[in-house]
Amino acid sequence: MTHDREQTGLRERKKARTRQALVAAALRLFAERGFDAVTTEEIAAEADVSQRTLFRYFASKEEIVLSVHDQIEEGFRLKLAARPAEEHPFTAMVNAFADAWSELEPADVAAQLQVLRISNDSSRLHGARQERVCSHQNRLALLIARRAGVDPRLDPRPELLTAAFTSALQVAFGRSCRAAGQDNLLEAVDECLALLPTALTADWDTANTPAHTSTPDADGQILPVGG
Amino acid sequence: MTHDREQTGLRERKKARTRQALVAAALRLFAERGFDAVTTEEIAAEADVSQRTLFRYFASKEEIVLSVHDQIEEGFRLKLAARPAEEHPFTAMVNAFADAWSELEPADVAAQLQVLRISNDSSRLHGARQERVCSHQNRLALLIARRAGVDPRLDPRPELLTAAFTSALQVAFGRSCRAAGQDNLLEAVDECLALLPTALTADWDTANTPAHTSTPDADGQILPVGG
DNA sequence: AAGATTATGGCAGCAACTGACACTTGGCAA
DNA sequence: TTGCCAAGTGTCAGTTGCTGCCATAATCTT
Repeated sequence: MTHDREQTGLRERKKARTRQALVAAALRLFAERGFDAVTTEEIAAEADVSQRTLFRYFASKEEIVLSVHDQIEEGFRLKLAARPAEEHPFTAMVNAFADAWSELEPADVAAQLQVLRISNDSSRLHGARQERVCSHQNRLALLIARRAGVDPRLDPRPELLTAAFTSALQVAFGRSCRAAGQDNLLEAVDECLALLPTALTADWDTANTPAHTSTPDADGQILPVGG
Repeated sequence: MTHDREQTGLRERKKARTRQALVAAALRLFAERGFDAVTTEEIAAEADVSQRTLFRYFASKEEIVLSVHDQIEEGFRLKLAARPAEEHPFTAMVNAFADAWSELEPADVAAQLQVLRISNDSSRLHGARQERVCSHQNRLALLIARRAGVDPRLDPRPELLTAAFTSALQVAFGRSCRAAGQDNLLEAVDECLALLPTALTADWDTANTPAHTSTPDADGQILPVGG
């Protein structure tokens, strides 16, 4: 990712630059006016290419945004595959998530957050993103099944675990976007992943509410999850 | 639902009939040729209305299919609100699901299954459905929060619980559709909902695999969920 | 430098929608 | 019953996402 200048030819460099320009233009315009209020022709004009070229780089308007989202999902799967096999599947996913985000550069982090914000703007885009998350989750399930040595077609638990994990992440993303603060995403994720197992099992409608529920302005981490 | 003939006027009856004809035509055509291969004009022609009229009844092509899906989600929320307050939130949702499906007529059950099958056919439709599921899950979270007496903006557990529950349902739906048999949906749901809590917590990568994992052709219910 | 490969642009066209307008139909009261 | 008003419908034009086709221009190879 650092110096592939001499490896690739001019053609590939140009393509990468065009693609990058399209993504940058799209994200900026979407953030300014919202996903639905920006046409593909405007994005293409902003990146100094024709609309036809835009659709040669991205299969759809949503794809431009989702391509950014794909980066971190792919990184997450790579990190998961690299986690030691002794770890519990859930722990491995929690740590893989932290690994993937920790190696992002600040600009990439900002792009990811912007994608989350933009996704909440349009129901069309949100649906497309959900579908991506779904197929990502399916690939996660295969990784988990292989790691645990079970047949994913007989045992539903890999799918169930990854589905619960992924949806907890979505909850954290949603809450983080809804909150006024901007850089609380990691904390929201930590909190949600820590609460997920107990939310299912414990009798939380009676007494043992989590500590911060009664003290909403606690700013410390609820439970450290990183490795 | 049985005899509202004398309550409503001719105008409303006509509207209901048109709407029903559109849904029936769409489902049939989609099942025959796939969601993407059917145009809205064809659906309109099949229901003897103009394309413009179709879009006065449904906001989008996906909406025609999703309107069927909405019925059961709405029924589910009604049943959940009717469950006794003493039940654990998770148990209440499991029972509400069974309640909602048990009161469906056979034709409605068939329609729901067809919707699931059609949804897997098109990525666009699948994304739209996921988005519906998402907003449904948000409303579920509000119901659960009220039932448990917690503030959903401070306590993420209602969202987490409903997200995990909903995604477990999706897993069950997907597995049921992928399976060769046709009427195993309820069993798949029972199995997934029963396995969900343990999939998160227990060390299932070592020993305690569920009973039917080694005996895939067990046909009994894994765990009764009804009330 | 010439030829092969590949990226790009322009254009026509399809399908999902939408707004505007005219027309028909059902509901309701004089 | 008659007549008026509201509501449903069809037609048409137009926008937008997206694709196939072909000509052109840029890059790579030899």
